[in-house]
Amino acid sequence: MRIGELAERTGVSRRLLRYYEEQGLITPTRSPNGYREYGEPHVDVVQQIKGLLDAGLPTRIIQQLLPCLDKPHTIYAPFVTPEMIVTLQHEQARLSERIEFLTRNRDAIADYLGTVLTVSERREQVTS
Amino acid sequence: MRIGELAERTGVSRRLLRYYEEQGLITPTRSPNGYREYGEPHVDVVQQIKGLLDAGLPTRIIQQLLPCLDKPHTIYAPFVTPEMIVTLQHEQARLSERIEFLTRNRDAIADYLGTVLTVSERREQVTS
DNA sequence: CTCAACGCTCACATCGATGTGAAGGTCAAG
DNA sequence: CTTGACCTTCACATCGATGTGAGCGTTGAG
Repeated sequence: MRIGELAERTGVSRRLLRYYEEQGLITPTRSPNGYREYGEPHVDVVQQIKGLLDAGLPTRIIQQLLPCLDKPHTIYAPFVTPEMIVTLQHEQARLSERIEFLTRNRDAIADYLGTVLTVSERREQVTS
Repeated sequence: MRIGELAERTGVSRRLLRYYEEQGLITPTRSPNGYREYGEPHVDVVQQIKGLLDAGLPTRIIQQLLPCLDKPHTIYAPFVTPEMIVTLQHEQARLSERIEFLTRNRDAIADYLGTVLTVSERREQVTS
C-alpha cells in the first residue's frame, strides 16, 4: 500500500511516516516511480512506534527496541552485541519503573474518584 | 528552602522549577527579598511532576492530576466540577491504556532477552 | 568593604515531534 | 489532453520541554 492508505489506517500523518523512515524506524520499498510501498506488517509496526512515542520514548530508543518486538524472533544471539543486551536490560528496567509509577498514579486517581463519587452519591440521596 | 536546594534534592534544574511554577504546577511563597521559598512537601510534588512529565504527560494535564494525587484528600466533591470528573476518568483510562501497552512491550523485551541469553548460554557451554 | 554564591527576570537558543506549504512528478478517469 | 488526487523532496514554522546567559539585587564570610 502507499503512504496515504497507511496514514489512514494507522492514524499517523504522512509527514510522520516519512519522519519515522528518516529516523530509521521503518524502511518501505520504492515503486519504480519512487512512491513508498508499505506491506501489511507495517500497519502494526507503525502502531507500535506511535504507542512508544507517546509513551515518551525517543525514536533513538525505539529504534533499538523494535527489532525485538516482532513476534517471530528472526534475530539470534550471534547478531546481538553485548552492548545491545545491556541497552535492552536497561530499557526494560526503565519501562518497569515507568509502569510502576503510572500504576501508582492511576490508582491514586481511582481512589480519588472513588471518594468523590461516593460523596456526591450520598449527597444525591440526601437531597432527593 | 530556596530554589537551589530544591533543585539539588530533586534533580530538577532551577530553570525547570521556575517553569513548573509558570505552568501553575507549584506555587512557592516568596521571602521579603523576592526569593522563592519551598516547603518539604514540594520535594515530593516535584518528583511527581518530573515523573509524569517524562511519562509523556503534558503540564496541562498534570495540573489537573496533581490536586488528587496528594494523600489526604483535602478537596471534596462540592469543589469538583462534573467536567473535572470526566477529565479525570478520561485520563485514568488513558493511563491504563498506557500501562497495558508498556507492560506488553516490556514483556516482549523480557521474552527476547530470555531467548537471546539462553542461546548464548548454550553456546558458551558448547565452546567451553 | 568586597567578593563569591546565591537569587531574580527576561529573552533568546536548542531539541524532538509535528504541521504546512511550495514546486513539481505520476496516473487514472473524463 | 486535461484535471484531480495522489506521490515526491525540501524547507520553514510551531509547540512543549529545556538550556544558557545577560544584567542586576541580596546576603554572608573574610
